[in-house]
Amino acid sequence: MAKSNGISMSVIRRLPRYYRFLTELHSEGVLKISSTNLASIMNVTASQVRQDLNCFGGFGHQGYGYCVEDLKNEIENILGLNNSYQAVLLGAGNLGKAVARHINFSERGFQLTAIFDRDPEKIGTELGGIIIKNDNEIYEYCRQNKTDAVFLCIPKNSVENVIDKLYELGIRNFWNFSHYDIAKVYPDTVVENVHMSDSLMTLCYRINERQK
Amino acid sequence: MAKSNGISMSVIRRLPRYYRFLTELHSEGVLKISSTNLASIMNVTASQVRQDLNCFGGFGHQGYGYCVEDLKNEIENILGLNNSYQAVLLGAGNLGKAVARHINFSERGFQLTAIFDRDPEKIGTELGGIIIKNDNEIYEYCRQNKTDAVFLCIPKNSVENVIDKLYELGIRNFWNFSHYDIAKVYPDTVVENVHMSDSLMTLCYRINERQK
DNA sequence: GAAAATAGTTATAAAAAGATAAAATGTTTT
DNA sequence: AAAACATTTTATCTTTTTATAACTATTTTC
Repeated sequence: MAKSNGISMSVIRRLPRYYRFLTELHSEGVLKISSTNLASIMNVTASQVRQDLNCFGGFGHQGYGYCVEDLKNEIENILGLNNSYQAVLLGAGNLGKAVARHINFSERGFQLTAIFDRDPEKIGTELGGIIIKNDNEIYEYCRQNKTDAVFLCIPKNSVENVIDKLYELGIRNFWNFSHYDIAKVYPDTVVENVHMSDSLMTLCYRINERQK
Repeated sequence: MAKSNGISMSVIRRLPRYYRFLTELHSEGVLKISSTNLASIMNVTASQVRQDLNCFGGFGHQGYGYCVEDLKNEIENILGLNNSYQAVLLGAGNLGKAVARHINFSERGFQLTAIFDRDPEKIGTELGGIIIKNDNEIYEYCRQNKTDAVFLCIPKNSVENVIDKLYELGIRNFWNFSHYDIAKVYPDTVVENVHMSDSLMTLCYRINERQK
């Protein structure tokens, strides 16, 4: 994957991991940490830690290290987790439920404002404090309510059916759990894919290799 | 990430994607495809397609292209999807349910043989054709039944509580949805992580960048 | 049998990771 | 209080890895 405004995606994809460890350190009351220590916690080289962090500015103090709290806050800012992007969830099956219930949206820069499903049994019921709406209402909802992102927890062919209309409505940011390749059809969108079964196939490959 | 027996992980992580597109082409009755065409479908360069595939052997025919069915089968074999690794699922919450119900294990090289949860309400109920067992039975189960992999759909601290015992029982392959860093504690394990919230944070970052 | 198509292979370029040296800070000793 | 020393970042340089492009050889098609 290319870059996102100068910073390579490899670096960006490591940020959440830094953030997780720093949050942990902070909650443990650790005040400062050197690149070497952080590296050993993260299982990477100290060089990489320093270079990664230096992409965004000199957060460290020579001879001292990095202040855990400051660095955590810096990364929080870089990732923009203090945002409250308005997102709607499409699909309240098991995956949608898992997403709605387990993800701490507010600490990840989002606010879940609505959930849509086509199953009449589900419509009107509550999920994560939100009443599930009929999925055919999603367009009208997005028209009337600022919607920064759509979380797609529906199958590939269902995505195919809704994506054009969502795009027309101006939605450009997607968290996509399906195998539908949004970025290929709409190159000007921001798409984060979560392909669980790809990950499982990779696991399969690696188990084979280990057993050779 | 390093390598898995000579082939770089970057290549391996692309294989499931090749596989998906080839399966689709095959089901559409497409007989042959050139690296150029496959590349445009996959949104990569033709060079990369040829180099990726050549890591594993010359599956193509000069002047002709690749036979879709053959190539699909080759990748199936490389990934080892014809295996039937015995796996158990720990955690039957929404995420565990999503995994149990939505993932086609047999087409991904696995067979789900048992599910464990600690919730008395769930124990004894059925999920994906399997009766959920009490989670304290997992060790005995693994002792008596060949278990190639464990799918961890439980929170970080729960993983912390079970991982040592699973490791002691000889289990080395994990599909890990938690933030517990297994590979750091046990470097000789094979761990595929699915970190949904990391993906969401990356989405947040990219939305920020786009809006600048 | 010649032209076109296309994989395989080698070479180049770009990106990422890692190592090193220089500068800055903090700490200890005298 | 000053000096010496240890720590650690920053900045740069080197190596490795990954991706792309260019070239060569083979096959197909007309």
